[in-house]
Amino acid sequence: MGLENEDIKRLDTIIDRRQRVTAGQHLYRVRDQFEALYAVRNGFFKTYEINNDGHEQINGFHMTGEIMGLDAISADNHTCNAIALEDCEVCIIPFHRLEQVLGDIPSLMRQFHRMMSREIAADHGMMMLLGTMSAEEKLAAFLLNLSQRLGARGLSPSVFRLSMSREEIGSYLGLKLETVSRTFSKLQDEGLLRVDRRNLVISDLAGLQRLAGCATSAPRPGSNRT
Amino acid sequence: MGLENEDIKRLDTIIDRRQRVTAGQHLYRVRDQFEALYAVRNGFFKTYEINNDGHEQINGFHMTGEIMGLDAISADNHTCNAIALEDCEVCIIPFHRLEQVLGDIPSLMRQFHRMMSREIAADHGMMMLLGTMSAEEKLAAFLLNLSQRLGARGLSPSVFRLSMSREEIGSYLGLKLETVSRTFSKLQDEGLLRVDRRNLVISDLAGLQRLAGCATSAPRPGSNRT
DNA sequence: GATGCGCCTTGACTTAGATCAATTGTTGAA
DNA sequence: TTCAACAATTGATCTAAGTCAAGGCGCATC
Repeated sequence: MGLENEDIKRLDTIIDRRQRVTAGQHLYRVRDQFEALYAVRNGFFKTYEINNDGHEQINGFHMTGEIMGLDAISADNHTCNAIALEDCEVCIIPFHRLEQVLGDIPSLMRQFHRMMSREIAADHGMMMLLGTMSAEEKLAAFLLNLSQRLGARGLSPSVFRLSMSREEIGSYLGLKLETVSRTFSKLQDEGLLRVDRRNLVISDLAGLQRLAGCATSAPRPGSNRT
Repeated sequence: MGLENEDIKRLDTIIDRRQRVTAGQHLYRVRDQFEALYAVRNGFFKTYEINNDGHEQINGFHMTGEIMGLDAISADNHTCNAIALEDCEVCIIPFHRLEQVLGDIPSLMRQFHRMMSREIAADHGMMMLLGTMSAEEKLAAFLLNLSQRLGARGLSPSVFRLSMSREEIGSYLGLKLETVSRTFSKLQDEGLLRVDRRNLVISDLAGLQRLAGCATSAPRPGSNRT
């Protein structure tokens, strides 16, 4: 990440605790006091909100190496719920201590700001997806995003298991579970992928990318003209 | 903002320049080198992206006191376009200098992190809006958000002029301009507001809030149960 | 190895919002 | 004062996705 060894040691000193979270268990809930950020060490989380109609909106899925809780800094309490979709382990990063350290290590501060900014840019990409894409485009973009993130972690980008239900995918993409299911079938008929329950094989990556309308493989922003 | 006088002076030293932007002019564009954040001093901006289908998605509208450019920190160049909807003036905040100062003034660093976090939380609220709300709910939430932000600046929260076209509102809310127009008419028929071209009068704030499904008046997160 | 329960798929039908098209009102330039 | 350009409204139709409903499949439990 562009940090010196000494800095990394310094950073390690504040990450003193880890926590196991078993599948189905909440890591935090809306209105919980904000005290720490959480770095996923392994496993898979979703974060979601419930609006007053009772509608659930999933804000994101979080895998190894990703940080959760950034949205809670402003209000001093959590604005969404985080629940483990598998057995997980997280690093607890007490936020006030992190801020102290950031003041002493400019390169770390810079990294931290980049991370928050990346989250904002990714959310804008998600707004684009929700606001302008068809069901087929949404699902293609979603799968490509998963694929790319898994690939970046040294896992297969083309054969993997979905950790979430059709309903959860739908909640994330602004679709109903039946539509997600139908769209999976459609993409399969078109020969872009194979799906059996939660086991997925991407057989035509380029085709999916064309569908998602992106050279970049994901609901992340970028690569646009003026 | 909870800063000491000395700190404010220090902050002022890095905000050395201002810039006028006339209506219709871009402040920055996608792919421009990221060098500074911009604080709106007065006027009204929109930021938007164009996806590969040519669809425009407006990410946000920005009024006095709000910061633009936070999404650009991560990639070192801008990921969206910012254009003035009226004649505007902005403060230029060179980012590398800001980071230097943040390291010396913990309270300012804290403020900055809160601001980024608030943006993330607001984007999550927007994702909720785009993913789960009907046209009527979306428009009500949008108008309440504007109303609340204007009110916070000492302007009338119930009588104001829209700076953006129906098409721009639609782009922001994931609707077509005709739908926006029809929905305005509907809300007017229901007696919740009066609208004549871009002049708006909110006549039943509570009714709008009920419609938007929020005690809080905005596409901002919060106030949800587990 | 039967039973029950989630999760998923698929079909038939409905609907909110998109699309296409015509019309009006407003502004500003010739 | 007329004309062009543009923004907004409204109507008529179309369609993607939602809703409702009926199975099917895999998995855990007894």
